[in-house]
Amino acid sequence: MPELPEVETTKRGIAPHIMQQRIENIIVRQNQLRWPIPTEIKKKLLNETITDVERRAKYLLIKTTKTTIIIHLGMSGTLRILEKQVKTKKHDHFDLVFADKLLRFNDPRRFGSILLAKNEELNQHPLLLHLGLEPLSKEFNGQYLWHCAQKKRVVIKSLLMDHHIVVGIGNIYAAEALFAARIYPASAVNVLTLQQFNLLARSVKTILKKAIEKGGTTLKDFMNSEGKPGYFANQLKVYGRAGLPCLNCKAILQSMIVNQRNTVFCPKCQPFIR
DNA sequence: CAGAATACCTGCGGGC
DNA sequence: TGCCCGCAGGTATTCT
Repeated sequence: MPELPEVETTKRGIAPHIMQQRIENIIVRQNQLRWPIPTEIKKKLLNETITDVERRAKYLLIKTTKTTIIIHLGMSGTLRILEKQVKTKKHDHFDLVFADKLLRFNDPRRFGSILLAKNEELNQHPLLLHLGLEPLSKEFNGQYLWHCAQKKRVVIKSLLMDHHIVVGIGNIYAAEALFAARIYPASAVNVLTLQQFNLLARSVKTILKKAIEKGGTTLKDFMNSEGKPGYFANQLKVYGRAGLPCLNCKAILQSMIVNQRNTVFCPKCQPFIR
């Protein structure tokens, strides 16, 4: 589910409800997520006040005076703001309880994670330390991508999804950005021109921004903090449309496996070049 | 060492 | 109806 726009949507949804709120209780129903929820979480966070809510890559960073909660939604995680009396459902693994609301983490596949870091050590946290650029930052541009490509012998879709290089782009937005930039997903990075990298970087930014405006993409189960879907799915031009006509040229969209993942593209708009 | 494959989970749709 | 298979938006870890 969640790529950068979905995590950003979640962040914007929860922040106003939890900022400056004191944590009155913490409930862990299932601590076997991708990594176990730290056993000391209650000791570290009880009665602390939320001072900040940030996003880095696909990680949500919920800060208190001393400790930051690092949350990753994995493939199927959602965070919702709920009234305290709302009954739990299957896969509701974790609650942060405030004065009159609670923040509830639900994650059927349990690929998500909830971890802690001391504020002063946050930047050194192993999960955050080696992350690449934020795609919406000024530093992320065609020149940067081109520069990264010179050291690599991979295909362009892998480069886009490599979070050591640029963060937040998953299978959906990689496919969409490559279509927008008219680049064949399995192109070796060394055959692409600087001009193509420029267009690709611009496409990434445009698509992510639009997706954030629409509240993210809901294919199956993404929900924002109010339990509502995002509306970018109906703007997807290639993802999930294999066998249907290209919205640009009417050629039949094809799919192939790149990096173990299904990848849809237009054979005419994104021609194979070698 | 870079790049590719694997593993971690549950749920769902399709085929039989 | 029900069982089995394959696949799903992520990414650290293990393999080659």
